[in-house]
Amino acid sequence: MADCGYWLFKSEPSTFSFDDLVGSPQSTTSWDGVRNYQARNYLRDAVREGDRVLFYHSQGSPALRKTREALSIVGTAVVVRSAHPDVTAFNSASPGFDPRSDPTRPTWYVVDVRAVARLAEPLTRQALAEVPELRAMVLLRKGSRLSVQPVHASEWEAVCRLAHLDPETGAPTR
DNA sequence: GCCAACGTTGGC
DNA sequence: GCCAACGTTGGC
Repeated sequence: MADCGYWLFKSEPSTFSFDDLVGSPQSTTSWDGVRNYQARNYLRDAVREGDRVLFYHSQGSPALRKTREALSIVGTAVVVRSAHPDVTAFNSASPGFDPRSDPTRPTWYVVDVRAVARLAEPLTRQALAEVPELRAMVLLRKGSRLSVQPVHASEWEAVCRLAHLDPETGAPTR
């Protein structure tokens, strides 16, 4: 097993979808806009280059109801750069602008992630909830709003098994 | 430091 | 659309 950490990153597909990640230069983006301190702490202090990421599509707005991939893990990614300041917090034109974040002492951080693979079929929240090994997943906790969540190695392995992914890389095995 | 009010998230 | 859960704000 690879010596790395595992995470789940949550995003509303209307804001930033797995397709958006795949379509980014080098299939890579800075995971910006996190404005929650617990999620920030994970990004800044715990997420490391080489860590594996499950990409989850949440459903904030009713317009997404019918979206096939809403409420599902839709892909995997890998962290290619550890924490550095979230510059969108310094930009008054950005929706993530936070006047209290001082460039000399930033409040908010990003990590860079690169898409690894799209799942052959989205793994729905409903399907995940039926798997005994995933009972303790942060994602499935009632009221959990964390957009950056730690994933246990055993949970990562269970998801890889369900989605026919190589647990070493998160890429498809077939 | 307490806590009520408020805003947001996100599943249903 | 509804609303429970959660985080933040601000008066005291």
